[in-house]
Amino acid sequence: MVTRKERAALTRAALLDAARRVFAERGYLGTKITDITAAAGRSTGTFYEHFADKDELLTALMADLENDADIGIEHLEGEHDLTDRAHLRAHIAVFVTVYRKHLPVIVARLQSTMAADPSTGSAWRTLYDETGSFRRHLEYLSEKGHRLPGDPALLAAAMGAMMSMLGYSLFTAGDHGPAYGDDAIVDALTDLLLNGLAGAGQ
Amino acid sequence: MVTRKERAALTRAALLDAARRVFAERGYLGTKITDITAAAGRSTGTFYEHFADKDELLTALMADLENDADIGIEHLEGEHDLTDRAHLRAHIAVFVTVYRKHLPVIVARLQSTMAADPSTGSAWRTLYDETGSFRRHLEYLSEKGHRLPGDPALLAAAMGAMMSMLGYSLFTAGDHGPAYGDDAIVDALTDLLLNGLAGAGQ
DNA sequence: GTCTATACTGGGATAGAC
DNA sequence: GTCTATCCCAGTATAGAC
Repeated sequence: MVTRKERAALTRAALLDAARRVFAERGYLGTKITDITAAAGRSTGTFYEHFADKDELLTALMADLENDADIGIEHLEGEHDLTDRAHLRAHIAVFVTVYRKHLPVIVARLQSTMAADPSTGSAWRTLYDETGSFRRHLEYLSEKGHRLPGDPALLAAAMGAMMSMLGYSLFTAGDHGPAYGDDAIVDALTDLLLNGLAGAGQ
Repeated sequence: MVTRKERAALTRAALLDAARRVFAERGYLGTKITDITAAAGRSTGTFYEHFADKDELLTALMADLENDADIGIEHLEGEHDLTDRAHLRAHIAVFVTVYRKHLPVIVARLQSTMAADPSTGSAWRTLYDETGSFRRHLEYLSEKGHRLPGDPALLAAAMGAMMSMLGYSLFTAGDHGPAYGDDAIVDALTDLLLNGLAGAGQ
């Protein structure tokens, strides 16, 4: 016995899943509502029974992702030291793992953010919000007396910007780009941020 | 005496200039052809006499920018050392200067790139192309025996990604974001990349 | 709740007069 | 070359039957 409510939940899930698949192919901006419903085997009108618009669907997808990301960095919080290689590497590894797993959603999200009116400053807002973990760690270091190369919020944003944009470029490149393994990427970013260019030769 | 040709050139210039102004306000994606023509004091049809579409106009604007950028890094080419603080800083400074000066065009360009179909890998292509200078310097270091934290192309892309995305976020934030001076930004990025987090305390 | 059919809108692009 | 007027399409969103 399948209730009305259960069928609705099923349809909703089908739409969300279809959206991920279609976003992976065509991205967020290139995807029409009808693309999603077609991929889900549902009709156009049904979409609006579950979401007000494409943006609301994206928000729903983001919820899953944020949950995963929170779980990933949960045990990394606390008074750890970001200048410790293993700890910095773990942070970056979480980022890469989540990026890989939720690629369609992250791609969609970044496209959506970049498509927004620049003068609202939404890009900064998003970047700031998404780099809270880095920022807190850097602030902690700063308070402890460690002399950082700049303001914690600025550095955290710079690190986040690097990872977001590089991840987007690299992971959407597919056959059109280079084939680095995840470990190579994580190691390179870790050592670049930890020791920089000058320190790496030693 | 103003010839037909001169008037046409004037109109073209007016359209380009108007586009910069409107892009600064609403961005590339949020700007309609009619916004540009209205700002230029011309009529809709006239636009198509000079450009096939919005994208072609953007390409024309990019030409100016690339010229400026080339001039900026011209004297930085050659067998210099990117692990030398002054040299790395000069590179980053050029980037910030060009970003500031051509902000509307860079914003437009990044929006346009991000709006493209992700599966074509155009983001990687663009990033790769725009980081040629970094890449060549790193390859030179690598050949000289300096042990880098990763593949030159990957590191160059990472640095470019950081600067592009951070620049976009920071410079479009306006009142909605923090107010770092250009020097603070350049110094922070320089030291972050040169010494990293661990080396900065020394 | 889901379908089909259709109305509506924004915006790109063109035709033809001047 | 530039203008005005208009066409046209893609894509969103709704109305009403089932």
